[in-house]
Amino acid sequence: MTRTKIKDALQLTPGGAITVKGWVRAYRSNRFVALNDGSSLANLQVVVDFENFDKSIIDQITVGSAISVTGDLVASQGAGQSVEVAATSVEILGTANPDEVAKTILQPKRHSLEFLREQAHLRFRTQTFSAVFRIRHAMAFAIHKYFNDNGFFYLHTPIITGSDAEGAGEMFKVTTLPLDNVPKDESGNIDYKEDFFGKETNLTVSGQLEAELGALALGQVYTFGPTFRAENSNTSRHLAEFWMIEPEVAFADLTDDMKLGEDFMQYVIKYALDNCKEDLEFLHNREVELDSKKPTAERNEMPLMDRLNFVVDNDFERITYTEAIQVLQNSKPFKKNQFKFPVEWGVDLASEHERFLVEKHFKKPVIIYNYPKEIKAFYMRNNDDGKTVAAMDVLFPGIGEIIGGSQREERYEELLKKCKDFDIPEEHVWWYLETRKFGTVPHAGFGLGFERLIMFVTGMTNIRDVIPFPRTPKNAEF
RNA sequence: GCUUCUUUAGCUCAGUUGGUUAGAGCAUCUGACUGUUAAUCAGAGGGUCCAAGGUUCGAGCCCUUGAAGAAGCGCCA
Repeated sequence: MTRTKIKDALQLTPGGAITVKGWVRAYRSNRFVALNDGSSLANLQVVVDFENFDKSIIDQITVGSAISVTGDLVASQGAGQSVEVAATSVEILGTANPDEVAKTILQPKRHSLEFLREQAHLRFRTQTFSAVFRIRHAMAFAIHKYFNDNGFFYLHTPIITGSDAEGAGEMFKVTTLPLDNVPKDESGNIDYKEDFFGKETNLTVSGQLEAELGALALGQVYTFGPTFRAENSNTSRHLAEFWMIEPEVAFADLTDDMKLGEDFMQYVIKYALDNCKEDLEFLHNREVELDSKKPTAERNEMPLMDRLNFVVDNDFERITYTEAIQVLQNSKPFKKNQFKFPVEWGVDLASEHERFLVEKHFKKPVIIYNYPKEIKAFYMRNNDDGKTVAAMDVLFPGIGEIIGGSQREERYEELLKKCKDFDIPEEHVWWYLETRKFGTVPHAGFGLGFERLIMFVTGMTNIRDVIPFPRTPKNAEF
């Protein structure tokens, strides 16, 4: 008999025989098996009339084992489910030794997220992580759907890159040179001519520069791929390997860019609300339960689903960097000297300032734009005031910066000057500069941290819990 | 990288002023149980107290160094 997925079996009306396969989550009262196959959060209850089965089979139905069950789908007598399977035959597909299971996260009890992280190969089998990764899939799909429906082309930018001008942080070297005997040139420097690509190469920190090249021909493109940063960042919001979405749009200015960012975010979050109801409700309830054990000050002001609905239903606040500084300078924490970092025009905003603006002052997503040119990247377009660039950051409550974007400097002479100001050798970005010589047009784009988006949608508070196998300093297990 | 905290049973933790044989709940095992929902009840087993060094008659507890994890900060998405 063909296998019925548990998600579908739970929707069927009682009557008729089905075969289901899955992993045993719990075996209660010598009679009830909670079976899960990953297709949904909910388990299917299998009722085993144990007197009619070999003891050898019954004994192998243990937590963590995989079984195939054929039986009649019947209305449940119990309160926790509407239908269940009355087993007529049970086949053990894969056993699980209870003594060994007891040392893993499969044991039927609550576990800390840290312990689950140490067993990332098994944590998919928990309710929380199966929910998170089903949602992660739905979000990835929603992103492609949004861009496809809006006429964007998915562009695959290189993962190995020879450009070292992106200025987005420390990079991972890519080399085939023998590390114990590196070839040197006449001046004693590493001779990259001997290396695989004949030049120094790294893993990409951003696909943006290449995406711009695509946008300046295809009109609208986006990238969605892995990104690597070798920063020694030890926070709950940073990974050494993460996934980034980078749309790039020709004939667009900063206002268009902000509009795109807001519309895009609202669309994908709405998609999750419409398509991941069961998983979101589980995570919502999980958060409410955890919050009830915390002191009031540490609780979420709004529970998960309300936060998501709020972001979908309300416009993002938009203020200039200059206005943000004014708001901060008029704030209570500033007047009471509670900020650790200075607040004055020209300095980069610290986390404490962003958190105040987003979580205390506006209490909604905030887009800050037109930053001082000194604190932003070389490719951002100079504004007419001579002091700021057309940059924007989208800040989310609890997450911080989720989008960083800008209108790009499309004027050849200006860009050349900025390269000099930022010490970027022309010969490294000759191809980037050349697009400004042949039919240059205003264009803009942004980078969205995929995992930060998943954090917001799932309510998970550590980025390591929204990617299957996190890569962080001192950790590349699995 | 910086600051703070944590590290004791498979897990989550308690462990008093430095003092006999290191405890609890859950999980596991054994037994009971034909309507359970984190099943329940009875019993049992289970310890390199993160590592190395030091102080002391005596260290889970004090000191030094290191490692790992977490929270916050910086960098950013």
